[in-house]
Amino acid sequence: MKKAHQPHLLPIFGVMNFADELLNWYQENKRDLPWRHTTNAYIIWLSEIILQQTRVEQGMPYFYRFLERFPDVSSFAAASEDEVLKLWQGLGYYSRGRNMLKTAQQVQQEYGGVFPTDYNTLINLKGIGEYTAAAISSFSANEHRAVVDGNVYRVLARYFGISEPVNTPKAKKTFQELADSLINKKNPALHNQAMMEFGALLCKPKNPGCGICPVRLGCYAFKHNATTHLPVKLKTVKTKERYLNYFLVTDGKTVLMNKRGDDDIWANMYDLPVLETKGLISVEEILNSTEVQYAFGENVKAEYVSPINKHILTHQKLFVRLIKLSNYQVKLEQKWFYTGVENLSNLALPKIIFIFLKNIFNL
DNA sequence: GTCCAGCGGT
DNA sequence: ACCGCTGGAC
Repeated sequence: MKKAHQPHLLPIFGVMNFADELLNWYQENKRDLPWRHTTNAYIIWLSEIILQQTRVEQGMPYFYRFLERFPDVSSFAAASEDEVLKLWQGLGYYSRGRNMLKTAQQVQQEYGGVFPTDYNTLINLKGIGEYTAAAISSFSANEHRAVVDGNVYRVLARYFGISEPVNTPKAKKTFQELADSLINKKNPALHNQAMMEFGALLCKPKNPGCGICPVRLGCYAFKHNATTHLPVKLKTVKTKERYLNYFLVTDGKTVLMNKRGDDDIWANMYDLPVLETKGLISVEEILNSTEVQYAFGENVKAEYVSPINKHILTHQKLFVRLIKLSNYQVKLEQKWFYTGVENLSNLALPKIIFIFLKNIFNL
């Protein structure tokens, strides 16, 4: 899709440099994304937080949902955490949603509802780190701050042949400095978009499009056939295994729910009463445990037991099972409450809990 | 099934 | 240095 009015980037003589080539490539190949049509810092912030650790296709519906519900900072600042988490349900990394609310409230109170556009102010807001501050300040105010996200790491590591592991503090500095040295000061917004879009669409992690790459002749990885080895990443930390046994207490009209604390995964979201065990133990042992006997009475029975579901988090592998109870006498704990089945769709539920409840109640 | 991509907070 | 989610690719 050619643009009608393309800037003249191609010098008449000589060769374009790396950054100019990518800029040229971007004009020809960029996706038409809704947040690329605005310099409104609030809308750009919304899109950037949603897109952190998230693919465009997955984030897109959330972007529209949030923008419709919260057309400006003020409306966002007035929301409840429950509502924000509910809107965020299914996106993962829920602290992003909780931090957004804090930031919206801070912007409303301290900046009169005007979303900041300068890096130094942005970097102090909750949920905005170096990448996002650079993105918002360049896209909304054309500050020349180079964005360094996963795409940029990959593009730079390959093109310049940097074999230093990218996930170290030292590398972070190296790549930021290199990215800053490349930035187009006349058009930092376009430059940043180009770097990331190039990484996302052409210089992909697997099967990069080297055959049609505009900068392959200058690319270290292409020259040395090393795209599969760059960038280098240090091995990730091992994950721990957890065994969660969830209890379904329902009469078909109401369900016994649990509100989670803020010191564990899925902070402040809703799930079901749960018994965590050290390993995989039998349902009989679970029902005979002191905790279950105390909470649900001595005659409690398992009416149905689901298969064990594996659910993978960043640093945890969860083995999750749902046990539908009968013959129970509930001793209500502090974080427990009954809710109507029709209200389940108002509660922010972790994916695995949502799947359980969806299958049972046809949500 | 397993692997992997993708930033910020503490 | 360690922690947090999900979906798509293979």
